[in-house]
Amino acid sequence: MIKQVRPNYDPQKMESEVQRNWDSKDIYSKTKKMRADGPDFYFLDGPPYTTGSIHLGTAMNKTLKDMLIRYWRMNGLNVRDQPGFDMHGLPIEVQVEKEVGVRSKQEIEEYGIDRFVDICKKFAMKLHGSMSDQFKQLGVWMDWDNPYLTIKPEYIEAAWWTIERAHMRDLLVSDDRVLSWCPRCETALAEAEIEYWDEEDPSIFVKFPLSDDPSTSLVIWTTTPWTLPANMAVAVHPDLQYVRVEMRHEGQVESLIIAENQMESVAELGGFEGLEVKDTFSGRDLEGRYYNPPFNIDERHIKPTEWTHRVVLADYVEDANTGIVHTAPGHGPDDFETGKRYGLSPFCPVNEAGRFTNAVPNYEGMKARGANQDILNYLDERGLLLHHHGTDHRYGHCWRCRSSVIFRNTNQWFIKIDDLKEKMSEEVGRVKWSPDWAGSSRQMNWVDGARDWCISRQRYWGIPMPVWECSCGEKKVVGTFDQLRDGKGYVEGMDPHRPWIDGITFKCGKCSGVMHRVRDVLDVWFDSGVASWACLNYPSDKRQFDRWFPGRFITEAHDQTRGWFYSQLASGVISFDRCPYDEVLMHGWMLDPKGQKMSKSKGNVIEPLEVINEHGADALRFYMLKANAPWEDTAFQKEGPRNARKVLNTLWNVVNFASTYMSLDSYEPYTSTMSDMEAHFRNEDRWMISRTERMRKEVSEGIETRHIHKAARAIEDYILEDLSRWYVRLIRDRMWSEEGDHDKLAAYFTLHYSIMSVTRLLAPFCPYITEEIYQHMDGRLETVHMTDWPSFNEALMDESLEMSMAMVQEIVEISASERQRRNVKLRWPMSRMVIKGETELVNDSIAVFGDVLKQQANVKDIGFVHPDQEWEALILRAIPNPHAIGKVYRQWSSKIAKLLESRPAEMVRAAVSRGVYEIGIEGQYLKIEPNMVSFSYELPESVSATEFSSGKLYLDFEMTPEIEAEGYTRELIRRIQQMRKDKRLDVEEYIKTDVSAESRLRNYFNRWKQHIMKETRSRSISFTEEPIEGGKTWDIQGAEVSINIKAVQLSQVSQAFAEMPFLSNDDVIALNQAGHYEVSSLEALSGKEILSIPGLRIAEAMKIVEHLKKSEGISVKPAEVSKKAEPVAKPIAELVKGSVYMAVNKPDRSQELLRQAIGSGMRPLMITRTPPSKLDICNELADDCVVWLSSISKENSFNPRELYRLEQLISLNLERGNGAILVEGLEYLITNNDFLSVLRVVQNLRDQASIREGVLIFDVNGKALDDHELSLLERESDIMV
RNA sequence: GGGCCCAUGGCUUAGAUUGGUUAGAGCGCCCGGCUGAUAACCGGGAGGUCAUGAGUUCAAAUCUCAUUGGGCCCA
Repeated sequence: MIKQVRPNYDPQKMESEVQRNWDSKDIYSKTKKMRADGPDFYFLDGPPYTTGSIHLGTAMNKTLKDMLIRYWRMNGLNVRDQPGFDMHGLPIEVQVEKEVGVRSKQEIEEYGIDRFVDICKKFAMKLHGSMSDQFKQLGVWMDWDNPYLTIKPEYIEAAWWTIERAHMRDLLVSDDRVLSWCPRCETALAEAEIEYWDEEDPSIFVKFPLSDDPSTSLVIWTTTPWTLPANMAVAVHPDLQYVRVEMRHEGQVESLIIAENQMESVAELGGFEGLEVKDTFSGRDLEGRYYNPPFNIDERHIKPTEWTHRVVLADYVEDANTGIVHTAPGHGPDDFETGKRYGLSPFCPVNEAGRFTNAVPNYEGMKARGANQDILNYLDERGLLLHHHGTDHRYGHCWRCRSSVIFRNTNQWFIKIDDLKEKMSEEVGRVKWSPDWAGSSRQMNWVDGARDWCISRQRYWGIPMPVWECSCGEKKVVGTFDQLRDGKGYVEGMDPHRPWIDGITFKCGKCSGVMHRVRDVLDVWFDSGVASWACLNYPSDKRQFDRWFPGRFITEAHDQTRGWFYSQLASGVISFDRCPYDEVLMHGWMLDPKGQKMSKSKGNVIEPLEVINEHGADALRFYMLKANAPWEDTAFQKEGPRNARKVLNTLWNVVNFASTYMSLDSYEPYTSTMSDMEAHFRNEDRWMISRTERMRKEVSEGIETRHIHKAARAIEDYILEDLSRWYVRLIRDRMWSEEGDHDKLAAYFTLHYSIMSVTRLLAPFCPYITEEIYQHMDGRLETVHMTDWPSFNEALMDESLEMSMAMVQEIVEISASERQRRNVKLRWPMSRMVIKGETELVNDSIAVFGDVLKQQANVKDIGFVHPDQEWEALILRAIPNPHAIGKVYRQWSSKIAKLLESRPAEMVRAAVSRGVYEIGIEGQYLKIEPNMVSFSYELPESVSATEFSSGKLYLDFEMTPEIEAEGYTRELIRRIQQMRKDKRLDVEEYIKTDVSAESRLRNYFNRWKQHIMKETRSRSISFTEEPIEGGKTWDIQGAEVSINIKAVQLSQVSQAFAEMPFLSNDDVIALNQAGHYEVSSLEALSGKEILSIPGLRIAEAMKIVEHLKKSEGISVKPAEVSKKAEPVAKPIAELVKGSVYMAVNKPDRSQELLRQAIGSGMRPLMITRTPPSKLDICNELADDCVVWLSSISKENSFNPRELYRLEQLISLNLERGNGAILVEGLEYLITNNDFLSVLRVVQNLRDQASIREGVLIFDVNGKALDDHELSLLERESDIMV
């Protein structure tokens, strides 16, 4: 059953109601259960870091996922939709540190690791709960009651198992490396945990004097003065050219070694005036030179090796700055590598907290970077600082605490990547990536450049490294909890986190010593990397794993190239030699409106919940999905959700419209099928279905190719353009019709089909509004999300129909714009429109929707012109060329000119072009040469000529009393409607209407009285001249009209039919519904028509008929019968061919003439305004020889207003030769057009008749014409009858 | 510095595979219309060096190269 939706789209209220309904009826679980037997589909959720609140990025991410999951479900798949949360790691530790008021690792340990970790755990659980709630509000249907959490024991076990796998494959190593280090968090950081932004550092040029020639210095460049105490060497590029150059400054001479192509810039920076190159050498030549380092090393801490404080070679050295690079192997990854090659110590005099140790007594206890200035001063004092300035450069920061990171040499655990690379690349190639380049270039490049993965962190809240070490060097890697049972201190069911796990020890298998766990925890990227099997509880639960693994689909943002896409890939290859996912959709980021990254510090964060509260989750979701291709970043615009909401609002309005009428009629949508309705469809219904089908196809294809935005845009266009702006507009009148005919049902069926199609297609995008619509318009299943995805049927698509409609739409638009130009409102009918398509096909296609065009353009009549012809109303004018004529026929030239102008130009042109046109003057035939006359088309003033894409278009805005009447009537109706609305009258309510207007308008209104009453539901209406008390006065096109309306009760209504007291209220309602509000309107009906008024009882109908007969007898006067007979004219002896006969009020005579012509073998054509059935002569003629002038559209009838077509018809007849044409009712043509036009037609036809030797008989009612008009007509005739 | 991506009116964007009408929309602005879907809706107008420069071609927003700017990732 169809239920009416509430009139206004109120997303906040509606969404929370829908949500409540889902919850209370457990709709989500039921929907999943319904698809439980479908093919399994393993979707894997990338776990967001548990921050407690979602941001637009996570909202986008989950929306995309939810949309696809719903789509797959509708396609019958049993989708695994477990959400995940990434809950370990520094961010939570940092927050907890703040909460409990500790600031360093030492303080944490004093506070108690157990207490600290407990709080971390509670914190994470709380945050995860509130995030789930927010996702639910966003409309995301995932298994919120059963998420995978990286802190759960089974999950941790899966991570351990993977570490064990790495160990078994000899991929797990511990090693000294120089790594990024957060001095505040006192832990190593992976690349993925570092954020970069610009920071200012000193850019310094320092002299390192050569040991064997202290007057000459190597000039090194660095931005990290604090690493100079750890200097072990300087590096030069082996192939770069270096020079020893003497520079002068205030009388002093400096001898420096620098890269050749840098000497000018260094000289400038150092403020030197002259420079003189003394030596040139390659970098290779410099290798091994000793220099005096700025700081001497205390040998208690580190012993010099062979290459300490010498020049070394490295090919990463660039010819920038000085071309000589200070090298501190303990403070830089590159330096470390170089140091390794030369056997240099990775000396690192900076401790875990980032402070200098006592190895550098001058600065002991100072923060590393904090010592920069002191070091500069120190260098300056010793005359070693050649130059320094500040420079901005990208500097790394801890992803959570934002401290500047430093490089330190430490011992860490790694997974060796080199051995895995080949397989990883192969797997990247196997996975399906959207867009393609996300895999083929981006991910591939990342894997190519990947280094060993440092998985250890020196923190507390994380998955403990499952590695136990003995002082003898023996290692034990634990892969399952089971293996813990062998350890000392194991308690069944214990929390595997720190510090409890640290209490477990093993006996060393080698030396029987005690093995302690390595105190490190795992990199959180390792946590999420194992998600695809950890969430299946592998290895403890193998059945689930066998059923689901590997993942079919993941989608995350592009930053995950180095993150989750990679960590999963690496873990997967370690564990299973394969990538654990088959398809990736890489999506973009939500940026701020200016395209900048949103960040709290910039203050440009837009909260998704605020957007949801303002416009609803559906609007936010729809905007995010349609705004851009998924893989592109979206600069979030505030207007975005607002516009999306407008689209949804439009859909809502359509549904409101549909549901209002359908529920009123108790329409049952599924009682008939498409094929049942086929016979009743109008072309516009077929068009709508074709559009619908095409949209279904586009949406499916969009989603399948992951062009989600295209799918969303196809839906949007369909809702706005096809459904709301066009189809609903076309069917309004059909919906309004009160009888339940097939035509209305066809519109209902089509509208319902369209709404349900778009609702189901939109369901994955906007789960709330579509649910609400579904429940009101269908509701056969418990939720729209249980319905099947709409397939598409190519057979229902009709491209030519769509093209036809497109042309009609275009023409409607053009006519609207032409109306605007001419200032003619849509309410005022256009008298006619003529279309000249560039091909016949165009005309035919448009004709398919002739009625639509008529209605939508509000045009009375539509005509078509063959592409090769011109519209007859375009008056072809012959323009005589007096000069040319005068040359040949001097004395007649003005006469010829006049004749040329007056004759049918079409004919003149045809004849002249054939070279056979002659004019008879004073007994002579004068030949007209082509140069004597030219031709041009002229438009009647009321006509606008325009073009549309496939042809020409003429719009005739001629104003006639009929059109004026209709226009004013519609203006009046509109104002009455407005007043109804202002008075908040119910749609069903009846009114009594009084209108005061000038007499011209009253006349017009009277003509349309019934219509006005019906449209406005007026029980009675009066038109007066007197001003109306309490009425509202309107200005209608400059005329003052005042209107008063009053709601009336039904009892008052029946007063209109008081003279028929036998009618019950129901009878009156039936009469009203049939459009009869007073007795007079019934008088026009036949008895049969009255009997067939729906809802009127038969007995009462008969009584009405009786009643009307009686009153007719009284009121209608018998018609006056004219006894005056026309004098019978004498027969004309002989018909003169090529003549025009004119008869005034002598129909019998004219008909006699026609008979005579027939008798002499001529081809007759009879044009009459009398119904042919009432004329004897017509019975004697073949059907196609009779034309009935009438505005009633019947076969063989001819609208008297179509004068030019009539002329053409007659011309054609004459052209065929031997034609005899009788035209009756010339006066009728004159009243319907105007005298001069008719006169011109008569003149033109006369010429034709004379040329073709035809006979033309005109019969005119002289009383209808002025004397002078009559005499003008007589002048055009050859013979008066 | 390297890899990938992006650049079209004030803003957001269509124009993808396959170069081919007058570069099409929406928002905003101005003007008008409509009014029983109505806190809606429709039409018109102004507004474009298609980032810049070169090349290929009969033809380039589209293909190529370079440059500039932006995003992501890395060094």
